[in-house]
Amino acid sequence: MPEIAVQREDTRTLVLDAALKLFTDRGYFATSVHDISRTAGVSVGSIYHHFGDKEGLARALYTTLTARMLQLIDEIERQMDSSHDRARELVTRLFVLTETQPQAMAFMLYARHREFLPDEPPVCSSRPFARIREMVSRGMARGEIRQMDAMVASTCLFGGSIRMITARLDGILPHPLPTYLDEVWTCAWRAVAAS
Amino acid sequence: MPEIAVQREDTRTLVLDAALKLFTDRGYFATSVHDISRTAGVSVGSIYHHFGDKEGLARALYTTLTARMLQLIDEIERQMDSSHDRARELVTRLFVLTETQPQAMAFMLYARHREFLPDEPPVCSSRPFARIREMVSRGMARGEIRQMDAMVASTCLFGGSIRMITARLDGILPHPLPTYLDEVWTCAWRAVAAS
DNA sequence: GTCTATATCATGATAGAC
DNA sequence: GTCTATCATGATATAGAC
Repeated sequence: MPEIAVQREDTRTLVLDAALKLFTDRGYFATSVHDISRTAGVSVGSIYHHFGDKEGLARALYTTLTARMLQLIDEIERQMDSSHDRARELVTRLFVLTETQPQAMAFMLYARHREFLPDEPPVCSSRPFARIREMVSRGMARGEIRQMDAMVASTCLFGGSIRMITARLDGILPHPLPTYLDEVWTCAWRAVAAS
Repeated sequence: MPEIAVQREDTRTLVLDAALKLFTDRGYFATSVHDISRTAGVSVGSIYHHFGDKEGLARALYTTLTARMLQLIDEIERQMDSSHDRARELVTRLFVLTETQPQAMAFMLYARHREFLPDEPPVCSSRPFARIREMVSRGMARGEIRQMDAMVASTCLFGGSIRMITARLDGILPHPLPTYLDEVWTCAWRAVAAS
């Protein structure tokens, strides 16, 4: 049963993949539904049938990728115990993800969702980011991280890494992100560590 | 030579102010030239006369704000000596600027210029950011900052502050940025300090 | 230099056959 | 569910009077 449908991939994912590629390459507004239709090899009518309108397509993409990110955080919290190890693992995984799936990362934390998803909250207050702040708060309660405003702590702990990711996505970093992992993490942890 | 034109503000600045406001509020693509015309109280024809096309208007905005940022850095470098003092002063000034001129800050480091200014390099490789990296490199040469990749150092030193600024622009920080200055700066400097 | 009116065109979205 | 053909809207940009 698994290998039977090789002839044609599922229409929805075909469209979502094309949309992700075009939205991140050219931007949401510079991409027409006809462009997506051509790239995906799916008719305009089918796209509207599945997603309602262009914004619905963007929303589907957003929720899909957000869910994937939450899943990643869950996995890390199951595997690691201390805030230190969890945070380091998260940065590691994000760096790898940026290299293997740059469009997904770009859409998650670089796209201006406010402009085309007006009802969606800003990324930083989305659920994955809330989960990350909780992780940091527990670290303060456990004495691993210095006492300070929770928002400040999580921003300072991950700010450098996130900027490295956007720099890489912009093409201004010569080497793959994992190359810089040790140096970046040393800085990040020094910023907030209790000791 | 200088016509005392106090009666009516210069058309160019009238248009640039309106464009900045609308671009940052609604986004570049959601803003039509007619919107700008209405908000500025200047006809569409005049706008095209002065800026050529919509993209030319965005470019004028971009270069104006970039120049202002360079001027700020110059001023700081004249006033302060050590990398520590310069970096701290820069963060201080950026925090204040975010409160007093949020649109200008949003346009500088939050807008996706790539989408509407395809020929412009990404913000992080623009001249202000290059100047900041030089500042950090000198700090390493002087022994104030630990030896590491220059890009990593400047990203980790300013990454947290920049994320705080974008968080504030997104409206998810309850207090004005200067409230958080001491905590943020302590983290930032610990991240890269030599001692 | 500034204005109004208009030309041109691409886009989001729909209709309706299969 | 998928497709082609088409509509309606609103955008950028221009023409030409003042």
